[in-house]
Amino acid sequence: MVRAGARVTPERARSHNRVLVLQELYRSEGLSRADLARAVGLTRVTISDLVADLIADDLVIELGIRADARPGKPATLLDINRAGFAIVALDLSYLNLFRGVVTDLDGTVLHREQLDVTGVTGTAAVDAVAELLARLVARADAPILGVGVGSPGIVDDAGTVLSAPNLGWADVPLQDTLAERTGLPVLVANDANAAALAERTFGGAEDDTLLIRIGRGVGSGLVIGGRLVRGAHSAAGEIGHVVVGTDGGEVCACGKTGCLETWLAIPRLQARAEAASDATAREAVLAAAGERLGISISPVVGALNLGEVVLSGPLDLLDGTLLDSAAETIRSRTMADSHGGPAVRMTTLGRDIVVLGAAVMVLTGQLGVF
Amino acid sequence: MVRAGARVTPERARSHNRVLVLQELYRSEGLSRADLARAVGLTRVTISDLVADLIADDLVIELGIRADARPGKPATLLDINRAGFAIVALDLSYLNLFRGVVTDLDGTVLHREQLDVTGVTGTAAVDAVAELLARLVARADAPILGVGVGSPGIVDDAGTVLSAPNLGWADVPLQDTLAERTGLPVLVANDANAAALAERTFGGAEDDTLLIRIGRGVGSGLVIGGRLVRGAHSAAGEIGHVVVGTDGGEVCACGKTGCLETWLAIPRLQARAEAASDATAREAVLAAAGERLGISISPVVGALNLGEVVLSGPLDLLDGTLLDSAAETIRSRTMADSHGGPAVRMTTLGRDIVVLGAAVMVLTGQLGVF
DNA sequence: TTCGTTAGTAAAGGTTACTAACAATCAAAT
DNA sequence: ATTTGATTGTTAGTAACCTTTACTAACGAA
Repeated sequence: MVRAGARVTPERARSHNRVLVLQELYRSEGLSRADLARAVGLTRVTISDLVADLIADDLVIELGIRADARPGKPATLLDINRAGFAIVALDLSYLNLFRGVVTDLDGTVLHREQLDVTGVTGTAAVDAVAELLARLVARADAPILGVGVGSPGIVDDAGTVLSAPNLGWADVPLQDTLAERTGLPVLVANDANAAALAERTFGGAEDDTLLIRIGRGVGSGLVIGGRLVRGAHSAAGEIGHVVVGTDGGEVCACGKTGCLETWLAIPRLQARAEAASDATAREAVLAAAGERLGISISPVVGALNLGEVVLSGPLDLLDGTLLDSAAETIRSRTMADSHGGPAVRMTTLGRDIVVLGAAVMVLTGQLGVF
Repeated sequence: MVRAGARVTPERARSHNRVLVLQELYRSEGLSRADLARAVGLTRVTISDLVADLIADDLVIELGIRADARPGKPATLLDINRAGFAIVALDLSYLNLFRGVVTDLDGTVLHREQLDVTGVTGTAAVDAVAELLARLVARADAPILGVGVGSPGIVDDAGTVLSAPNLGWADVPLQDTLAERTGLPVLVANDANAAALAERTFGGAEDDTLLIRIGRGVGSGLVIGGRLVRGAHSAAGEIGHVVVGTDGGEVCACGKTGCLETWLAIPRLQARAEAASDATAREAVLAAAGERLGISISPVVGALNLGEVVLSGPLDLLDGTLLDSAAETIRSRTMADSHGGPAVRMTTLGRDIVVLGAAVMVLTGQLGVF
């Protein structure tokens, strides 16, 4: 009920305007001070002053004189110092594997590292994260802006993993631990939530988007009005154990019957697909899974009037029949309004979606960009 | 994709801080300037200055000297001038009836008016709204802060009713029309969305709440992180025509089979309840309806990790069996996590919920309060 | 009475963004 | 070739805002 109503001191106003300048520079490269003034709405004088600050902080660089022939004094083009800082991003959601990357400010992957963590859980798993992180930090060849981590399980605002059964974690203050060990700013969030951020930022998703991650389990991340939804108890997106339909289904590990995971989790889905006698039967398996997904998602699409639903997971199983079936099911079960329902598609970001999302978390948290 | 990144000029900073002061005063009556300084985080000097402005605008009044015996100079208590302004709020969602009220800034209803609109549609219905509004304006005995309207149908950000079949409206710019005719600030939103705002503000709802309105149709309003969700096409909350379950159901006016409305809309529900042979059969009807509601809502509860689900509609049908059945269904179909799922309850605001929500819209839009 | 505390105000100072004015630079018209 | 007009970026001065510092008023407690 308490609203974060922060007072605005002149200093805060300044930093807010600084962020606006960074925002503009981030998304459209090659702007002059005058361009920024027009885009942001501040005067050229003020923009010059802000840009001087940003250049002093090495966050912005001058690219040189604009080439095109226009009347008037030629503009000095600016850009964010995209190569001047590095971001370290980790993805802890793989089976028996931690993956991590170093990116520049554009999310371009510069280095990759991974660490086998078969059988590693609890504090040993935390140590493994720290080790992978240390390796990546060592490989970064620019000052590190921050560290982003996409973790399975339920993660609260403070980056504490409240629950991640596969890693044997409960109330693990991962963000604080890593920040303390590295001395760097660290941000930890749920992997599917991070993926949703990546899709919005790098995948061209709309401002009201649901991203569904299908792997060992089924999770999702939700961006509403351009902002990530965290939920009343930090558990937004946990749709894997919502029961689908009214006609039974398989028994789930959680004890219920007909959970979304029993229909869609990759191990089960793969097993059913492989058990199919022929191609037609295989298609039927996938279509049924897509239909279940559509049934489960339809109320969410309706209630939130989502513009886009994006799937992330193995293409060989998800793309095609399953995706089409899900899209068709959503269309047929929600208001087929003038817009023809939400776009339903696969992510274009592939396996890097979580690390990219973790990078976005750093960009947002440290620079205010996006 | 475009973020509303408004630059912060000193003037804007000032008005933001003004709003913070109003916020504090609004929710905890009987604060001194020094109290405000502590609460808001600005210095006593600045607060005094802001308060002087607000007093000059007649928005804040001095109540007198604080009574309690403490060392030091006694405090001068302040309050929002709650009786100094009136809000006019309309509810267009009744069958054949427009209702409206005049409230003070606390949402206390001072006057009521209503207008029979049986058979009135299209521009005549707009005229009827204007007439009801004029009557209420005439009865207000304080300057009118603004006008809020809760309308059925799909309403966009600009207060244009994109579609309201029962009133024969399509693309009706109700907000602009009323603003032009009255010269007052007018805000129009969907009735269920307004109701959700009322529940959050006056009903003590959490920051992640779903409000479901069951009447002629079924609609909902969604508050996420304390903010109303509008949706990609302004149609958030339209859950009435989402198909429930996988086992058929009645045919709906929309052409689909098994829509939530076919299970829950009051006319149908009442008919089924009255057709019940005895009390047990009646209970079964209500329990089945509640179960359908729960089935439909469960994915939304899971995806958003909602803290609270609130029902608004006729108590005789909804409260009791139906409500309990819905709550139990949600519990059994979602992650029964440590929190035991969301609270499921009836609204405490009764029939005024929509007008109160419309009043909240004015408070928010004009004063920035809430 | 004296001391310490709290509320509110006054004056001065620093930060911020704005307006006005100007130099630099170039295209296009004359 | 020169003038005109447009555009960029900077300098100088101003207004608005919040803060720090210092003050008075008012009160309880020792």
